[in-house]
Amino acid sequence: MTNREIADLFEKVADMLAIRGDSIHRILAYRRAAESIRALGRDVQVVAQEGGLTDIPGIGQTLADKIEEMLATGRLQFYEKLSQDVPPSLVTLLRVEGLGPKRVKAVYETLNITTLAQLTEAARAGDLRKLPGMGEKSEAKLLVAIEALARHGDDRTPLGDAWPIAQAILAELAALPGVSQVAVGGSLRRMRETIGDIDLLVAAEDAPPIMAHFCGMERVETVLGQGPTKSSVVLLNGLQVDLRVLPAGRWGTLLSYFTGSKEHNVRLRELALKQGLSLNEHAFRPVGDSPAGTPDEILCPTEEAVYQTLGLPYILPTLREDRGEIEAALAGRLPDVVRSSDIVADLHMHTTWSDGKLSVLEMAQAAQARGRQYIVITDHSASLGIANGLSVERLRQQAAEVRAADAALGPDFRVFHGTEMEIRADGTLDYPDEVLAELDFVIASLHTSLSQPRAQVTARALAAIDNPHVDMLAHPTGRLLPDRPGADLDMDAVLFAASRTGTILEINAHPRRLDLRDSHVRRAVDLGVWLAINCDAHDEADFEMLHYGVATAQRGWATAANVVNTWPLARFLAYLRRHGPAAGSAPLRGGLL
DNA sequence: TAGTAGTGACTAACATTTGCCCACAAATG
Repeated sequence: MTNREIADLFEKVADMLAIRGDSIHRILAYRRAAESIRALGRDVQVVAQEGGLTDIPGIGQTLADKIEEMLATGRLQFYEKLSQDVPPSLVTLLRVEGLGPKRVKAVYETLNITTLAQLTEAARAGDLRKLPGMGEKSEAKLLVAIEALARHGDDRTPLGDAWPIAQAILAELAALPGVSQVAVGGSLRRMRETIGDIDLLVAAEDAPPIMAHFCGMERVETVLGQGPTKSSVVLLNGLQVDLRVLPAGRWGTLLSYFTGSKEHNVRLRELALKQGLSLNEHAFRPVGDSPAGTPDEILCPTEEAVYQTLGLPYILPTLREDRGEIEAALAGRLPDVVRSSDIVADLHMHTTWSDGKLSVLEMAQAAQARGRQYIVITDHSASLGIANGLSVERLRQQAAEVRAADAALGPDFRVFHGTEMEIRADGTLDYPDEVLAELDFVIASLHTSLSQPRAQVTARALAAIDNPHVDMLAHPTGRLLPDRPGADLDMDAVLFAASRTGTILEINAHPRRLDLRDSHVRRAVDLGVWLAINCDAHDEADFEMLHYGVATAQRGWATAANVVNTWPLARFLAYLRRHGPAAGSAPLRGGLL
């Protein structure tokens, strides 16, 4: 079983335990384990073979045994036994807005409902209103929620889809009278690769008019709730948007609370309690008996003030996942993660020679206009026919055009000639070594036959990494958010190989890719693998996607020192010289410079 | 259930808002 399957099953068990009414700690243990495995960045199977399962945070002997069982048999007896108590189909009922574990338990035990269809039927028949704590209104609301679920599902939305929508709504709210600040919060501010809903924050003294405007926006389909500080709506496209409004003096605590993650917030509030303070979105407040003269609340107009009050350095939103950032902050070892302003080059882009929209010169000018100092033109290779990949002959013709563009733009901006070369289905590369030797920079990519078995597709990636001409592996897994999972690569093997050869692994900034993903970046950083954050631009506007890639790098705790396209030109050239065809005798570079 | 202290027991995740029914469940980070 894969990491994902194991995490999903633990999550399902947690839901079933919640419905059964088990101890909250037992439920949390399963949820924590699921989250831990999702964030692992390594193959659980490999970790199990090394005997390191209990080293994973939140995994003790009991859960380690269960993981071993799943890996060995593909099944989990505990789950099967639990299924006799709690039909697994009940878990799907939890997806209905307004149905939690208690109500699911109630409809199961009193009406023997186990499926969404039965629930709908019961609601239409007016059976639900008879349950304690339910009435006609709840029943009607559930029917609407079931319909909404059928229409839009509850899938997560790719970051790149949600971001522009959030910005548009924010701009609308920012223009309202009395609004002093606006911001996105939640997983969107933390730049997770997919988001569940959009969280927006507004600072204003008088909230009701803002709430009224928000709930009345043209793009709103349903208003889920509207209160004096908090409102929730569903947009016509099915996205849920939550808004919180508080006075500007409380902006820091509000921003901190609404940015999350929930787990990070809990940790902050625990720290506050240890100092005798309770922390909520409004302020810090002393708990219990406090000495005379203590103010009854401490306001934080900025997030920096929140962390300062807790005795912590500021923690960037992209790090707030309770994946060790609190401990690192307490120990003064928070990584100084890479920023967009550190990026001086882009090593991966396309032109009209293959499937890009602009000429070599136009792309170079677009990159220069955005502050890049050097770039590599990397069009597709021959076998990617659908993208008009370049034959050897056309590749050589292109070299002249690249040199001309390089000359035209003067000594302060450099244009290099490269390729994004196919790794063919049989593991061979699309250009022979003597052609690769003519290029300044060589990218290898998997675009086809991504569904090959793990061993086979991993062997292809490793073959590319081991070729001394190959400088970088682009978007390593080839995944496309939200649906195409990408190749089932043995990432540990890929990362070790890249570390050994000094081959760069790309963090592709396109919001459909974000590949390497954050958890693999974290592992790459641990192993000293070189990274590059590239836009894979096919057009001028694509250079604006950089911040998605930078955020992904941050989420993996990468610093500028890990990312080669933060390097000044001279260092990049030195890297190319040592990684060129004569690199067989060069010293190992991964993490050593 | 995990983690810790110590080999069986004990503790452990915060703090709010909203809506609907009439005290609580659900949802939010």
